[in-house]
Amino acid sequence: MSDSKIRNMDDFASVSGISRPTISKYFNDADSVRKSTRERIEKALARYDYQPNFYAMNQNRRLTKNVGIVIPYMSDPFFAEIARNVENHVIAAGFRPIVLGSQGNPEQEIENLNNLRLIKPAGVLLAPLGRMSDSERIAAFCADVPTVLFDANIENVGEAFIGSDNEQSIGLIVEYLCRTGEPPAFFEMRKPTNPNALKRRNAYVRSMERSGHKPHLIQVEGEGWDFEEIGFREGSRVLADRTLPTDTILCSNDRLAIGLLSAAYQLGMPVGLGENCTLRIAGHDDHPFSRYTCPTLTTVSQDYTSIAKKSAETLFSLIETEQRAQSRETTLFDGRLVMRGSA
Amino acid sequence: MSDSKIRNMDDFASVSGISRPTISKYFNDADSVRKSTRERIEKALARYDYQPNFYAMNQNRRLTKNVGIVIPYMSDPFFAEIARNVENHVIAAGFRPIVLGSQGNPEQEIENLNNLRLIKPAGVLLAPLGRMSDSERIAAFCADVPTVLFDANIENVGEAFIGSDNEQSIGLIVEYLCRTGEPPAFFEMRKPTNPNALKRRNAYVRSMERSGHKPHLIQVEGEGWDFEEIGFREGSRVLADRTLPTDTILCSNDRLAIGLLSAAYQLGMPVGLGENCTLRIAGHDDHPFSRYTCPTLTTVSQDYTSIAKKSAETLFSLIETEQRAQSRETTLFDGRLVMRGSA
DNA sequence: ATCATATATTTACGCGCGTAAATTATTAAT
DNA sequence: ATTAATAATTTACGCGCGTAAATATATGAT
Repeated sequence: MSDSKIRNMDDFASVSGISRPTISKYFNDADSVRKSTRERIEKALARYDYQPNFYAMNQNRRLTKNVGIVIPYMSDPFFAEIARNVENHVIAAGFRPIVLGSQGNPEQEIENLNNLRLIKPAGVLLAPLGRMSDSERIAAFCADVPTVLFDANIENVGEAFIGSDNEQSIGLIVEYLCRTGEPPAFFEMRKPTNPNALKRRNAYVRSMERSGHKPHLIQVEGEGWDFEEIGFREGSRVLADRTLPTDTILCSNDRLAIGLLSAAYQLGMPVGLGENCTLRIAGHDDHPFSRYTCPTLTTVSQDYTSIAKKSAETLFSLIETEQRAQSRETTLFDGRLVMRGSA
Repeated sequence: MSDSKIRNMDDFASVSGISRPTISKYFNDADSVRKSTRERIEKALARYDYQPNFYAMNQNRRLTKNVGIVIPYMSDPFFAEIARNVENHVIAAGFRPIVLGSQGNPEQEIENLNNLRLIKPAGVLLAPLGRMSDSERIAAFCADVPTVLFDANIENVGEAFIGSDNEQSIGLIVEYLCRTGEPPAFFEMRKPTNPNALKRRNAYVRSMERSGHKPHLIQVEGEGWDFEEIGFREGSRVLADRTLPTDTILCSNDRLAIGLLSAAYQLGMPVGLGENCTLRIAGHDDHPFSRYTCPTLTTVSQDYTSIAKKSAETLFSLIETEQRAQSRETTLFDGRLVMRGSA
């Protein structure tokens, strides 16, 4: 076990007795070298745990196996979950995923794309910040790198968009709420920071009108990504006012709902379907946490799995055909009602 | 505005009329060039938005301004928060932070360190997975790169350790609980995955014995990082059994407590300090979410700020002196009791 | 054994940048 | 104006790897 430090591919070529270009070829595609050669390389690999320098690799390469995945917020469990899903597809297809979070910051989002450029990705899966995004620079990026948008759309940017059908999913829960009790008011931020908020607002309004009810928007103040805090603070105020025309509140997303549930609890307003309950609260997204709220949160889950799968597959076919999409396709998946305790 | 694409430093040197080595020097330290030169460069920079290739930069460099930050789990809000704190200090000191999460996976943790190696970091701030960590390979890394451990200790690895005094913080809350009601049982995973769990268990036992009470450990099954789910599932079982010798439960961390609170709620067992409450539940860490549980979670907060600051400063002084620490220092900060509604 | 074919090696250059040494230009002080 | 100090430029090489072309070797079929 002569473990003299292997510092680069040249060193490894020496100890394995094979030329560097062949080693390079092996790492690019293990099956592109003769079987006997491959075995010799792998035997050497087992003794000296050499690994090519990832960044040097990408420096002078035509095609790479790198796929960038960019999400709006790393520590939001909703995005973390969908990113994990996408990542698995990318790995399964033999690509190397690089996941980056934009921390709610449009500049960070552009910086992420610029950083991805440096490793010459074969393609990128981008869940943009949405309205806040610097769509011009994102479009410029998409012109150079095959990019598929998911979760949030930016019109005419990227080769395709895959997301949820907010019209359907909001319609679903509005219909459910109307059918089982009073029609819901819609709780949201006046100037929402998260991507699909405006779509959901409009979907709510239309859905209410369709079933002959008057929409009621509760638009609260607040900025940034601390949605629970906003839901709690503004929710406390709204609930304490007791000026709501309904006992049912549909929140634009689960994180607002979580804050609102906490507010209701502290005001001693029992939430749920029980006899003594004075309030029903519903959310949207099936946030990982919504299983543990008190009461558990009735919500509508996005079809993570399908969105992740379709996004990845769309990108792969773009990469394989090595050409841009003729037309920009939009795919929307249906949400699924998740009935729990809160409504 | 002749925006012919600037592809590299050579191109930028041409359009700015300054030699490439000088440009390189400028990017390395803007004050190292003459003021008039600097202004010419910055004028050109404003017109052509060139930015040096980060990875090529680090390829043949002696010293870099990169500082790696590695945390056990990216999407755990607790770690996300402390990482954000550390990151700010790193930026303020003029370094460039690179944050990586190990996703609870020891191999990923090693891979993160290996990836950091490639960008030749000036130093690394590492919050290790703890017991699960491949401490041998981490030690090997620390031998090459100045590394400061925080949050979780690995004996004799790294130049220093900065964390919380679990003995103190657990003692604090045990004392509080004992003083204000029945002495607590300790709710934890039999084989804990998170770093400080064993320290906390021992601290609990000692603290109970010190105040003359018999410790009672509730050690539940479960693996992985889905603590809320474990807290809920096992908590439901434990609470339904009604075999607890006490009405007070101290959880090893807030995430377990969140699951347990949910279990109690669903079993109709009111938690808190009210007359009709049959249970008190407390946690540890002051998880960002513990403000929104029902009832809000009484816990003990770690001194994020101080830990982040001291960790960063320790690393900076190591980097500046360009030498290893004579002795491995350990700094522990006190926790602070956060009294809320649950206990 | 002979030959065509597949595979490996050699050689040489490129990626985008850091860095060192020698040279030249600029600045500030005399 | 002269000089010494400072800063910029030129030149040249290196980092760790990809890649292409020419050459050499191994393989398998005849």
